[in-house]
Amino acid sequence: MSTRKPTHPGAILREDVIPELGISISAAAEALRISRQMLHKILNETAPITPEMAVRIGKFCGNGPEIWLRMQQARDLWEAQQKLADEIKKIPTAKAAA
Amino acid sequence: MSTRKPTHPGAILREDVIPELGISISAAAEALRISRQMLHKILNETAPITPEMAVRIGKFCGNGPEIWLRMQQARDLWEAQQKLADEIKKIPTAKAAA
DNA sequence: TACATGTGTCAAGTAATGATTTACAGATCT
DNA sequence: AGATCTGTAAATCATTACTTGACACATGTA
Repeated sequence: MSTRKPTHPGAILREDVIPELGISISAAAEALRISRQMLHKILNETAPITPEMAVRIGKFCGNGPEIWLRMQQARDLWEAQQKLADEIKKIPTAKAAA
Repeated sequence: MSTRKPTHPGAILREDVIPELGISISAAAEALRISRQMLHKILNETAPITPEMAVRIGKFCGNGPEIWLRMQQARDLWEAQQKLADEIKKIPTAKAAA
């Protein structure tokens, strides 16, 4: 849990997918049917992969949405755990009555 | 992909966890440190399990946040796929240049 | 040179979401 | 009667996920 922040899916797109395809950001955004600025933020790791984005990217990359969504979820969870680090101490663990 | 909508995590809480613990909704909400209404919506499947909620519930149930988040993610993905069913047809699958 | 294309970035606006508090009516238990 | 729990609804607030429009800068190319 105190490991480093999980990799942002945008990093994979930026470092692997886009270069491999030899495609411009503008063209990729057009293919994904999202705004160029939005894709830019994803590549920049300042926007998350929403379920809808995962569906788009999964189709475009041909490997399905799950992997993209899972990476994002790992991030979101990591961040939530950091944010709630204090709060969580106040939450008891329930015990079954019987 | 055309299976039925994945089970909402709230259903597990409503049908298994809470009954097993023999605890009131109000008491559970208090333990989770969220409003009674919010928990009600979760049990009612009208509110999603956010990453932060998953952390709370995971602590309370003692089994960690992942399972709760994964169930929610399956739902979100299913819904996204339904919503984008038409849109996705317009997105090409990229082919590597080399 | 001039023009097109791509990139980085910012700002404004929109729509939805996650959550809170307050409130009220009905059920049940003591 | 009083206390607690429950189901709902409304008002509010902050944040998020997008969009479009705009501007500056670079680079390639006719």
